[in-house]
Amino acid sequence: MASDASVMTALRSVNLFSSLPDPILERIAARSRIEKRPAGALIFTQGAAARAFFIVVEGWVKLIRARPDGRQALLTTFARGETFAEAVAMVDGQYPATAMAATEVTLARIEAEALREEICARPEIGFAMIAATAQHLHHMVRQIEQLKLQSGDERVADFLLGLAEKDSGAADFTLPFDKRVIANTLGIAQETLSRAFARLRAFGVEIDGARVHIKDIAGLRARLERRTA
Amino acid sequence: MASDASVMTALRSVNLFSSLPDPILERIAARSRIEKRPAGALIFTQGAAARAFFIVVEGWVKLIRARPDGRQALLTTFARGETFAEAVAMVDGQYPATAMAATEVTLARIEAEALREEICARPEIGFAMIAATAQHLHHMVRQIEQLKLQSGDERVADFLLGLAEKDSGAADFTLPFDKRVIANTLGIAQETLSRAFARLRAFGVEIDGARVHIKDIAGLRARLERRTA
DNA sequence: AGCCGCGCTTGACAATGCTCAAGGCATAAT
DNA sequence: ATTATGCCTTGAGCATTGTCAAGCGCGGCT
Repeated sequence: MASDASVMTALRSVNLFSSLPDPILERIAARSRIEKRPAGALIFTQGAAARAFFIVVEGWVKLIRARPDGRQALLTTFARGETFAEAVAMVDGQYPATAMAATEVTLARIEAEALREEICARPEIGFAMIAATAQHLHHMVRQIEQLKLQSGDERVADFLLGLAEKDSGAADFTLPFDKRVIANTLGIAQETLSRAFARLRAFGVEIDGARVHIKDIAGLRARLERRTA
Repeated sequence: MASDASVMTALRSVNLFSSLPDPILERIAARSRIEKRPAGALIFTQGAAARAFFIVVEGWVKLIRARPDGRQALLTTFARGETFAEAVAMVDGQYPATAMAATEVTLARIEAEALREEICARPEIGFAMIAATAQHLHHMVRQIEQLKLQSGDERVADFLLGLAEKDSGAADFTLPFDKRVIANTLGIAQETLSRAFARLRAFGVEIDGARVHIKDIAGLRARLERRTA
């Protein structure tokens, strides 16, 4: 397969596999393939049989949960280097949500059956899978906590602080996606997000289009923790 | 250890281990122990080093996530036969939340180190772990979906339907815990829960103390799906 | 240039849910 | 019996958020 080399570099860049020796990676790579999808393409749909999982090589993937009445919630997004659906694929379950390309995206698709064989041969791969899943669980736990006890404004501020990647001082960065998508991620209406941004201006957060400037990260974080204390 | 026999029966009653042959269970049992805790006792606390995971043999366990300001959210509850914290224990991480005995509770405590050795010898145990974790993930996904796009009343109705364990007809059952705890589980104030119960009366749901009577399960469920359709 | 179409903002209003406060109804303690 | 305690309900007012609707600004298209 012509894509073997690119699959290898993809696998190596992933936390999940980074600690594994090359021979094993090669065997996994041989049974995986690189796929490219345009923005908006479905990767898998809620309820479908889970026979493979994926690694984001480039771009962003949205995880969406839909209800019969048409409403939908954005559960998370996955960035370059992250795996998704690994746990459910290993147990041959059904995907509990729909995955969609948020941008044009390059994926490595790994057949569960192939990895299962490798795990039997080398159980440490299994630990790596469990570790990745534990991280996903932790992420969901934090999200539930936020939904249950933070106001919209607080979630927006938290979201921005998470993007800042620094602990203090000032920050400048670009919003990774549409404000509509951000609003869905945070579980609020787009209009509410807009107003939250406006209110945050009073706390040293400037938003101009997709550009964000935070004057004092530590100060903003402190303000968050003081709220209702 | 005198508790070996009871550990064995505990392990056998758990989905996670039910498919494993006795010799393996015995080796796991030998390195586990049964613990009994009074209601309200801490099992582990958020941030502590995760070196073991647990099985609920009898009673209920609450998983709580606390914020520095004192507010806290109830993430889930675990019932007899369920495991918890298995993923994070396997990777020697930190418990992401606090576990507390909701009632008097009997637990099997399993040291991660012991199970890790067993997994290396028998990788299928690892698959069982991944399966359990995938279920927990699925549960969180459903919860996030509900928090993001259902109203309080809808979540209350969903909660009751989940307890009914039937698909149609009428149901009679007892609420498993305090209404205060239920409200926390659903992410609403206790007063809101009380009012939600009152409103549900119009849809054939009677609540008298901890006793619940639903006149028409299928009808209630249909009404839920029709909302905003 | 001029005209969409789209993403975003803003305003007004309604609904939802929270907080504070009071009261009812049990069971436990004195 | 009486009081206290805990759990739950109810009411009133308020804050937050969602919904509907209008309008702005910008890039693409003709």
